[in-house]
Amino acid sequence: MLTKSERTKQFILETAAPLFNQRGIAGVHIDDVLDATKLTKGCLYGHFESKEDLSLQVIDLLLAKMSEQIGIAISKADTAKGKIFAFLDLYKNPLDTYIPGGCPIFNTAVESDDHYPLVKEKVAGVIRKGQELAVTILKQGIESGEFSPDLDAVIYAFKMVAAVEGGVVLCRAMNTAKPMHGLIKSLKSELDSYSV
Amino acid sequence: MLTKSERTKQFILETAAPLFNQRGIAGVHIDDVLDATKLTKGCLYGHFESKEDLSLQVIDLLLAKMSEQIGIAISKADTAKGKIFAFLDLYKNPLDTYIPGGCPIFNTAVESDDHYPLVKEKVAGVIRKGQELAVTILKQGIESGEFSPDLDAVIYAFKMVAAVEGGVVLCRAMNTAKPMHGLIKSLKSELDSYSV
DNA sequence: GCAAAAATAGACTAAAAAGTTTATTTTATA
DNA sequence: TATAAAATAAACTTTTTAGTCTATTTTTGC
Repeated sequence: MLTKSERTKQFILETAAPLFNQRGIAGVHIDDVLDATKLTKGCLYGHFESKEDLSLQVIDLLLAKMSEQIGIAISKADTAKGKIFAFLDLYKNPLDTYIPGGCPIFNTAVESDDHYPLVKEKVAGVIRKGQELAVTILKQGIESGEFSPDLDAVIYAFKMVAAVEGGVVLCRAMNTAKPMHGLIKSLKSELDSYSV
Repeated sequence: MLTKSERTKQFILETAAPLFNQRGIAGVHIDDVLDATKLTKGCLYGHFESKEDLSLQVIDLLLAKMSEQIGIAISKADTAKGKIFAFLDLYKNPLDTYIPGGCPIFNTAVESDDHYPLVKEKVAGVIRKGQELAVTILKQGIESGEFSPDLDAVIYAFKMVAAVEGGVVLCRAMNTAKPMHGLIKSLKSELDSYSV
């Protein structure tokens, strides 16, 4: 069992996570975290050295949670097509995301791009790993005869991730989930066109 | 001709624009703008009421510039397919964007999403207009016989914009433009498959 | 039930960022 | 070229945010 201290630290990270996902590192203030957790400054600074320390650990949590959610979803399917479709279905509700505020990987990528090299490296790693995983799944699908060898795994993997991630942002800006449904259908039927 | 005052104000906006595109509203400080412009506080506050005032006008400029650039690119082509291809080609260099820091429309959409309702409305308008324009071009292409009526203009328009915008962020995070080239090729050949 | 650990209250300090002011100098343009 | 407008310099106030400290209370886990 976790100690009280460990539980509190975890609680702070979990509570701060949606704040950081919604407002970004520069947009979250320590007082926001205190308001959300109903804890005191003394307590928070007992668990984290500084705002930067907190921010980095929150980002780690956000990236880990998102990766985990993707991992769980695709592990439930046992065909390549099933796994890809399960991934795409994760993006069905862009206005009501797993962690409020959209996709943490993408939000972090945008904010860290020019100004937080440390965070940028973290998120680049997660994106690269995701791409590799998608390519592996697609290539296994070709190998096993699920898909035609005409399918370019690298290109489709990138297209699919770019499209759903971009789609989430556009939908959230316009405040409608509808375009996402057409997009997911289109990406699925594109993959289906390579089914043998 | 513009007055000196108008020219200075414009100069501030133009100089601040890439800063805001790279770091976001919360990430830019007045001193950053002063450093970049080499102007003094007294001068800057002679042209803008507050940081918020400056931020809103910078965002307006960023959105206008991007819209203008898209408009110019597609106006140079005279077929529907030419216009769409010209649009896609704008995204060829995700690491070296028209305004440094990636696509201002998208960056603004991500930052404003949960925290700047005023800005969110502005950017939502720009995105909606962009979608409508793309759909109009595609439908005219169908009308004129360039594309098959099987092409779903609404879905393709959204897919294409979502994909290139998402692609820019992914490429910038991973520090490589290569996936973008495959993506653009794929989106073009997808549209080509509807050419009659 | 007790000692150690954790959290509170709240008043601090420190630092960073925003914004103001004024006298002076520079520059634009009628 | 005179003068009105614009920009500077630099010190200043204000506000916001980060971070510290300490005595006290609460909670935990043995």
